[in-house]
Amino acid sequence: MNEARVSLTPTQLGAYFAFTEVSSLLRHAVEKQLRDAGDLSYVQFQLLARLGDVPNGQRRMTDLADGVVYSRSGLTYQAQLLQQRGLVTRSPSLDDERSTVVTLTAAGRAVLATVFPGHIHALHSLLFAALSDDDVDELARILGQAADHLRAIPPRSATPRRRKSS
Amino acid sequence: MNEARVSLTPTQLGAYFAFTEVSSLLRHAVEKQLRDAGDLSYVQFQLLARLGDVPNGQRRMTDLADGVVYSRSGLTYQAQLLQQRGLVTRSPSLDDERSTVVTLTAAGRAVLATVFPGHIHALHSLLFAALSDDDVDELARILGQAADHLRAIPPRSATPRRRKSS
DNA sequence: TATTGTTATACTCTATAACTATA
DNA sequence: TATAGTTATAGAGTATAACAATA
Repeated sequence: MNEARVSLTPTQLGAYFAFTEVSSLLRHAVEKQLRDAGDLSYVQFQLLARLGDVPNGQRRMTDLADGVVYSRSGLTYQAQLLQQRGLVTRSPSLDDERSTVVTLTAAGRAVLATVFPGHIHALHSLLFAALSDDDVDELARILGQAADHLRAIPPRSATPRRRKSS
Repeated sequence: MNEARVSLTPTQLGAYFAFTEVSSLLRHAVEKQLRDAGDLSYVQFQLLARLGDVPNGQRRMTDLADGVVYSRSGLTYQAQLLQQRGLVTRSPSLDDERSTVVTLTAAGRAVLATVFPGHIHALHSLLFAALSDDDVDELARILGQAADHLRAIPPRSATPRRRKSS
């Protein structure tokens, strides 16, 4: 807890700058691909992908909002858009009538299937083409650690209680 | 040029997911810090930091737009906001009267100085706390490669010529 | 009372296209 | 004609707060 830590080592700085640069460029490229191939925003793709990831294609709104870092109203907005396009349906949960269950439709799966190959290809050509297999291993390991760490820290996008003192 | 590449190895997938997760969580945290500490958006911080990075604190609009991945009109908008707050000034270039030179003001430097410590601290506690020195070395090396690769590919945010065939 | 989700609203950001001015 | 930048505009996305319904 040394609070004199007000600087970064050159290597840390380098890692940070490289990270932000890769993040930004990759994000832009991927967003363009998703938009072109399936008329999906990145968030919408994430939501569909998350639904496609589970066998029955169903998740509760809150679980979706937790996965994507997102406000609940923002999720409602995006879910509406996806529903209007027929890519998901929404229905009240049987277990808990407060909850809304979002379900991936066949059309939603179709869009995912349309978009995936290009998505994968973009990742190959933009990111993995530059990295050896060992590099990918290392990257997965290191960023996995970082992700675990980050995930453990922050209060999620849940209902904010009363703020402390601020 | 093997076009049968429509899948990723599990490790690649893992690296990708970890990357997006770290990117998203880190970005949110950093944005909140910048907003709280200096009422700056991430883009605004990037612009100020870029100006602070060069001795005279001056850059041309186009150079700024190139650095941040950005449309020129978007940059004009942000530059206006920064100018209204007195953090930068804009004046025509002497060399080339078409160009606008953006200059970091003393107030701009002050805001940077206010924001930096918290920014550094956030990076420490959110990212580097989870990584060994060796990990950071590796991360810098690998992402550096990736950044070089990405930087070499895409046409920047310049005036889009006529597209080729695509 | 706490939780889930929606609605209303206001605001920020971003891009496109048209435009001006200089090289 | 090409480049640098601004303006007008329109649209997407996001968050906050108020609200309704269920646990």
